[in-house]
Amino acid sequence: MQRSLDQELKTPRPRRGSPEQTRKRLVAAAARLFNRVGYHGTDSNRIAQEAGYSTGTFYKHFKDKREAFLAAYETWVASEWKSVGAELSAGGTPEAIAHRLVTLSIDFHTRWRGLRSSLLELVFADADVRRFYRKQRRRQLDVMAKLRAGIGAAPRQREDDAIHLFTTERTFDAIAQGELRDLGLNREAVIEAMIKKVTAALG
Amino acid sequence: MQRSLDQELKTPRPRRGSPEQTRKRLVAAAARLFNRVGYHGTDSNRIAQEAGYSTGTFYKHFKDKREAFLAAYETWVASEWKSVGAELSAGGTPEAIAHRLVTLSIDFHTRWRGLRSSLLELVFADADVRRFYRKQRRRQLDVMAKLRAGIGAAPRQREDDAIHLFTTERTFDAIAQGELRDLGLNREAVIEAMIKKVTAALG
Amino acid sequence: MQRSLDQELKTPRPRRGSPEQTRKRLVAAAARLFNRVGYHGTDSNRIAQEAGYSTGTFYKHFKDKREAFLAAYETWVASEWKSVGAELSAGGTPEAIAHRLVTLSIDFHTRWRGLRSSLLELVFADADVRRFYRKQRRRQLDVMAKLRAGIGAAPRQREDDAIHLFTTERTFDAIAQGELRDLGLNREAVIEAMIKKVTAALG
Amino acid sequence: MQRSLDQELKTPRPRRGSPEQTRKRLVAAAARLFNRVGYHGTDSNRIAQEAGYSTGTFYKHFKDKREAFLAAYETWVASEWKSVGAELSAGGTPEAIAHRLVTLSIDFHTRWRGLRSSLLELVFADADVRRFYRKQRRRQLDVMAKLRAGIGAAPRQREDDAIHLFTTERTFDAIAQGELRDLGLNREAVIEAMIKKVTAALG
DNA sequence: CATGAATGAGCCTTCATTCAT
DNA sequence: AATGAATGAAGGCTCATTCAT
Repeated sequence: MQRSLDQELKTPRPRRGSPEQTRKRLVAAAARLFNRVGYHGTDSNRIAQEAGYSTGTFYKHFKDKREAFLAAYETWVASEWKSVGAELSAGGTPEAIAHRLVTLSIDFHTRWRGLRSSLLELVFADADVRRFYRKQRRRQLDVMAKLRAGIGAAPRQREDDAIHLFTTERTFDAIAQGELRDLGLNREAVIEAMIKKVTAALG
Repeated sequence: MQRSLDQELKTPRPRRGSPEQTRKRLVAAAARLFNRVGYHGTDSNRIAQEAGYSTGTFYKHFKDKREAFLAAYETWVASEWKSVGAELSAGGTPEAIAHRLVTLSIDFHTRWRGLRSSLLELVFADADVRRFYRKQRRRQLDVMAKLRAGIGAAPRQREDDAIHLFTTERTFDAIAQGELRDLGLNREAVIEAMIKKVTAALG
Repeated sequence: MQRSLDQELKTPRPRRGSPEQTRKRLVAAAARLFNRVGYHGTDSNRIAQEAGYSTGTFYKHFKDKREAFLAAYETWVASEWKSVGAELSAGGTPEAIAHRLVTLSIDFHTRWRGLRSSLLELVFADADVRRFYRKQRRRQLDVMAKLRAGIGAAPRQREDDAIHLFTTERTFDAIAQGELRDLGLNREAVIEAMIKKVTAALG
Repeated sequence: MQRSLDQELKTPRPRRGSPEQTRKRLVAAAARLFNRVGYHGTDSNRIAQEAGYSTGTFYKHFKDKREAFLAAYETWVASEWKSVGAELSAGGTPEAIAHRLVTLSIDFHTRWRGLRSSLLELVFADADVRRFYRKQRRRQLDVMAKLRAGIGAAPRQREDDAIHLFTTERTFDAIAQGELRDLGLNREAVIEAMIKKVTAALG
C-alpha cells in the first residue's frame, strides 16, 4: 500500500537516476511535507532537499508548487483507488467488504489527514485542484452506480450516493483529525455505524 | 489617489470612532476578505484598508492575522447560532422548522464558503482555531441532546448526532461550493433529503 | 477589565497635575524604561503608560523620544553631581572621601547601567546627546582642576585628569555590567585600586 | 590592514560566486554600514544591496541582522588580533612595540568607532554579543599574563591588567570619537601617556 | 491639560522561482 | 540531468508621531 509510496522512495542518495524515479521521489517528498505541515507550511526548496535533490531539480519537474501538490494528490488518490478496487474484488459478504473498506478508508484519511486539510482549501482556491477533485467524485459516483447495477439493487439515486459519500468522507476526516477523541465520542460505535451505511450502499 | 476612489464607495469614513466600532469594522472587513480570497490570500494591510483604516490600527486590535481570523470566525459562528436559535424557537411543525433550518444553513455556508475553506485548513494547522471549532461542535451536540430530551424522543446516541452533523455540514458545504452543480446533481432533491434528516433529528 | 487592575498598581493616577509634576513623572518613567530595555527597546507609548499618562501627553512634553532620553539623562547627571558634591564637601581624609566617591559612583553606574549603554551609542549617533555628554566631561575636568588648585597640589595636566576619568568611568561600567564577575576577577581588589586612584587625584 | 578586508571585496560584481566570497562581501558591507550608521540605523536589505546582492541572499547567510553584526564584529576582532600579534612578534624595544601598538589601536578604534558604539549597546542588550565580548577580554588578559611571564616580569595581578585594558580601551575610544578634540585636550600628550602605560604593561 | 484613536513609513524576514554553471 | 547561488516581490508587524476631541 502506501508503504511503497513512503518507504522505497525515501532518500537513499539519488544523484542521476531516470527522470521517472526522480519525479517519483520528489512527489513522495512533497506528499510527506504537505501532509505534515500543510500546503502553505511547506517550502518548495525543502521538498527538493527532503527528496535528496537540489532546488533547481524541483522546478525541472514541476511548473510550480501547485503542480507538485496536484501530483502528490493524484498519487495518493490513485493508490486509494487501487486499494478500494482490490477490496471490492476480493469478495466476501457485503458486511465483510464494507468492514474492509471502512478500515481502509480510515487508514487513508488518517495517514493523509494533513494533505486532505490542505486539499479542501485548495479546492476552493485553485481551479485545477477543484477540477481534479470533482473528477474523483464523479468516478466514485460512477463506481457506486455500477456496483448496485451489478447486484441488481434498486436503482438508488445518484443524489443519495453523493450524500452517502459526503457522510463517510466527513466522518472519516473527523476520525482522522481526532475530532471524536476530542469530543469524547465512541470511535468504535461511529465506525460500526459507517460499516452499516457502507454495507447498505453496497447492495 | 486610489484610496479616495475605493473609500468613496465604502461605509461612511470612521474618524476617531469608538474602539468597538473600529474593531467591528475590522472584523467585518477581515471576514469579507478571508471569505473572498482565503486566509493565505489575505494580507493584513489590506484588511485595514478595506475597513477604512491604516495598517497600524489593525494591530491595535489584533495580535496578529490569526487572531483576526479567529475573531471573524467567532462573529460568524455567533450570528449563525443566533439565527438557528431564532428558528428553533419560532415554532411550527418539525418539518417547517427543519425546512427553515436547512435553508438558513445553506445560506450561511454559501455566504461564508471561503471562510469555511480556510477554517478547515486552520483547524488542522492552528491549535486555537481547532479548540474553538471543537467547542462549537460540542455546543451543537449539547443542543441536539437537549432538543430531543425536551420532546421526550428516543435517547439517540451522541455518536449518531455527530454523524448527523457531519452529514449536514459536509452536504451544505458541497452545495455552497457548487459541487452538486458541477456534478450535475439535483440540488432540490439533496436539499429535500437534508430536510428529512433534520426533521428526524429534531424529534 | 484586568487593565484597571494592572494600572492600579502602577504610578498613582496623576490626572491633571502641574505640568512640572507631569513632566517629572514622565522623565522618571522614561529613565526607568530606557534603563531596563535600552533606548531602542523602549516604546514611547509605553513610557506614557508607565507614567500613568496617555500617548499624547508624552508628546506634549517632549518633541520626540530623543528629547525624553536627554531629559532622563540630564536628571540622572544632575542627581549624580549633587551626590558627588555632597560627598566632596562632607569632608574627611582624602581616603575617606575617595572611598565614598567610588562607592557612590559604582552605585550610580550599577543603577543606571542600561541608560549608560544606550547613552554611549547615542553619543555617537546623536549630536545633542554628544554635546551634553561633552559638557559633563568638561564640568568634571573643571572640578578636578579646581580641587587640586584648592589644595595647592601640583598642577597636574588636564590630559591626565581626562585619562583618570576614562579609567574610572570605564571600570565602574565594567563592574556595573558584571564584567568582573564574568571574568572571575576580584571585585574588591579592583575597587581598592580605584579608591587609590581617586585618592591620588584628589590631592 | 583592513584594506584587504574592505577593498578587495568591493567592485567586482558577484554572479554565482562561492558562498565564502559572498559571505565575506556581506560581512564587509554589514561592517561598513553598522560602522557608519549604527546597528539600529542599518537595515538588512541595505546591507545586501551594499554588498551587491539582493535581500534574500543576506538571509541565506545570516539567521538575522544580529547574526550579521556578530559576524562583522568577529571579523574585525580577528583582524585586530592578527595585527596586534604581528606587532608583538615584530620585535624592537618595549617602547617601540608599545608605540606601534598604540598607533595600531587608535587606528582600529577610529576606523571602527561606529561599530564599537553599537557594540557597547549590544553587549548590554544581547547575550550572544556579550558572550563574545567577554571572550575577547579573557583572551586579552591571557595574552597579557603570558607576555609578562615570558619576560619574567613581576607577576602583576590580572585585576591590574583588566584596569589597564579598560583605561586604554576607553581612552582610544575617546580619541576615536573626537572627545579630546571637543574638549580642547592635547591628543599627542594623551597618546604619549598611553604609550608609557603600554610599555609598562609589556614588561 | 489630557486623551487615545489613528497614522503610515519602514523594517525584518520568507519563500517561490530563475538561471548560470 | 542536476546543482545551488541568487533573486526580489511580497507580507507581517512595529512604533514614533499626529490630531481630533
